[in-house]
Amino acid sequence: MSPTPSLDNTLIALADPTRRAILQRLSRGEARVTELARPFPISLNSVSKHIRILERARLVRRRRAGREHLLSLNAAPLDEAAEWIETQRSAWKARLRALDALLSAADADRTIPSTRKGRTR
Amino acid sequence: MSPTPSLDNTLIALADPTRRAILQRLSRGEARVTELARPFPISLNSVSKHIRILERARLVRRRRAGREHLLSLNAAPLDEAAEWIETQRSAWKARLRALDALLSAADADRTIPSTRKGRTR
DNA sequence: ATTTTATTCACCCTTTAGGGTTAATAATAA
DNA sequence: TTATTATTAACCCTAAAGGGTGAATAAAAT
Repeated sequence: MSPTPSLDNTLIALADPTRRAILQRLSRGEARVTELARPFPISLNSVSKHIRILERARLVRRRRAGREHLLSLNAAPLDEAAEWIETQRSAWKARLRALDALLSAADADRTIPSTRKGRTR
Repeated sequence: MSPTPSLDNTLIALADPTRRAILQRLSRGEARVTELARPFPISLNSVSKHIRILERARLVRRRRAGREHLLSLNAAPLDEAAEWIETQRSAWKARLRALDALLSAADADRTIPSTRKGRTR
């Protein structure tokens, strides 16, 4: 029902340190589930569930080779997330610049009122 | 227990469409809780809870003026999130370039084996 | 054919998210 | 003082996340 389910799923997937670590590992190359699980103190099963959440977000793809499931990255959803964040960042910065300008103008008004042309009221 | 609780909280906060909409609204200027709640079909109470999650992530700051609670943005956590994502993006892209190079080399090997100096096996 | 290995499935448990309603608090307005 | 307004607090409910265990499946090795 969300207007942006894919962005939702991407950000949800990124919002967990175990899953971010899995992604970092995969950026160094394809890996099997067991390999991905090894560094973590949690069960293989839990890691398998984390992977499912990454797959739901399409950040991770699965390729079966015999009994091994080889996981790899897919960057597209990350690009979408980056785009949303960058859009916001520039909007926020613009807002802060505008505030700054207002404050400077008010300050100038108080210190050197003669610089203003119109009526001072 | 997470190694990066603040990044966790930031991404969790961003992973909901209502909260992202609230942030977008705030990028156009400070607002009260009721104003923020107006566009949404959910109760004021639910919006209040969303705001708490945004505050936990320090994406939103609260200033009380009488009975009104004025909310504004704080960009720092968003910068942190952007940084993590950008680091990953470049790592992923580097990985893809490396794969590409490998594939091209293998391809060249097959089509014009004479270009390779060493033993061909 | 049997065993070992890789992975998921089907459960259980606890915490949190996201929604709701009704009460409490705090400040302004009448 | 008494309403009215702005907001949170204290609950309830349901679904999902994140953890676990033990069984099932599927492929490989013996």
